[in-house]
Amino acid sequence: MSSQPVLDGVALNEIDLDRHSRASLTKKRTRIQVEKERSILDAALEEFSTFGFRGATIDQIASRAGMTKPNLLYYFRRKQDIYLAVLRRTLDMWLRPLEALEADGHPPKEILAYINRKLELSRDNPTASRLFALEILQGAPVLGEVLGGQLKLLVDQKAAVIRRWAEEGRIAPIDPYHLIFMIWATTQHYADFEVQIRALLGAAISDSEQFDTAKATLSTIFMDGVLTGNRHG
Amino acid sequence: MSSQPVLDGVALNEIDLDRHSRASLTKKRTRIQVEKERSILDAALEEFSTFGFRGATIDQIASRAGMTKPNLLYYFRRKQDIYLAVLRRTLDMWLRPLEALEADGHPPKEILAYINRKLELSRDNPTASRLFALEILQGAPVLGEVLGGQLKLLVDQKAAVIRRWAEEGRIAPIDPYHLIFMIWATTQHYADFEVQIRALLGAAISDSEQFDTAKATLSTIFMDGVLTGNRHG
DNA sequence: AAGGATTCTGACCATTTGGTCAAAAGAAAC
DNA sequence: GTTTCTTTTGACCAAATGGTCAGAATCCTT
Repeated sequence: MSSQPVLDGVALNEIDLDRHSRASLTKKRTRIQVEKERSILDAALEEFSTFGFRGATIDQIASRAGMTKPNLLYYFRRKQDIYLAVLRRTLDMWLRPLEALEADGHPPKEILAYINRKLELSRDNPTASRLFALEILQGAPVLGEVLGGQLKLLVDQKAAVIRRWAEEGRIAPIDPYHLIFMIWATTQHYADFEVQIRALLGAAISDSEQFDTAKATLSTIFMDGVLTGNRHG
Repeated sequence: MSSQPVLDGVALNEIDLDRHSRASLTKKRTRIQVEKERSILDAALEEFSTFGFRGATIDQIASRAGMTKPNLLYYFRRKQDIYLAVLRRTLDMWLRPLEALEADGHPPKEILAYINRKLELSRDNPTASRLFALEILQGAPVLGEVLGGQLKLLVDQKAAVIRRWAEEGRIAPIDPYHLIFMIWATTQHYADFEVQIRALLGAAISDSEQFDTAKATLSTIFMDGVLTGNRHG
């Protein structure tokens, strides 16, 4: 495999400590600072999610945010800082659906609800999904520590819940981790491979008709599979 | 969305016509040409699948292939040419599993066999999977025409087969396109998000134990879903 | 062994890109 | 309105990168 890192492995928590901008930090953030940082991060999300860390350029991000490169670099000293800030801003949103999986709910309903939350996220924030996809695809140079830390903790916990459901016979006896992978894969696919889906379907997941069909298909397969039979009726 | 193309939209078929190398083309290809081109494309697959088109550098590809940059450029004049050649070399392999789906087979068995072929491909050629994933994620600047052409033809045809199965009641009544998407998503996930899977599982899909568990989970879900019940037994 | 074709290389060039800086322009406080 | 702090900009730099080229080295045929 490749050894050359795209970006030095910097933990997400380190950002706060680092003074990553030239804008004053001692006092409270200015109105202008808040506005500009937001529009920079919006622009950066678009660029990074399309071209990846290396492929995106500061010039393009600045241009998309309607400012000049040195002006942007007044708010974020280095390209890495922008990338880290974007990832950080998006991470919580990304983990929330799994966090909401309730151990004491009705197992099939909980799983279905989780699938739907993820599918909605793919529809409403496809760029965020692509940002993470690109980061992971390229070996997670930045998120690497998060994967083995924060994410693993959460997934281990929820996998234990699902495993118990299976042991109690409330769902089929399947591996909880691979079930979670399947849910991630199928839902995020609609965001990450949007171009392909649009080419084959003539419409993306943002189209409400396609969204409904996707939702129905996922429900059927995850609940009943493709086999015919009258299990419940 | 973004308008800036990573690479000019060049159809895959155009490559053959273009003289894309300085090496002689009039006569038959030399032993050295065959060998070097192969090792260049091997190296290029690694680099492109890790860093994407923009992120990969000719220097790195050359270095990985054990030659100097000008030497590499003797075989492929431009970076694009290498990228196109790699995509082309990998495309057929990628489409074959779906092509092998037989209309007159036993529907559930055909679907299962297709899933297994795709899963094996993810295990045996993860870099190829990542190459396509990166290309699609970035808007398919090169494969764009293939998606709406060759791939769409194939998928439309196989979707029709699956639709008939559903209409005849031989599988559950589900949308064939979304079923195909689910199969792509779940199987390719193991290649594309290998880093994440390794972080959470401590092992990749190349690990035979994980492969078996993945295969079993996919089989169960795609056939029966998560609901418990004694449909066939 | 000779000679022509093929392959390989170092030196080089132009462009892109991340990043700096001094100073101008603009807000905000008084 | 003046002063002080914040924001913006053009000019600039160094490194990385795609690509060229003339000539040297190597291979292959006879």
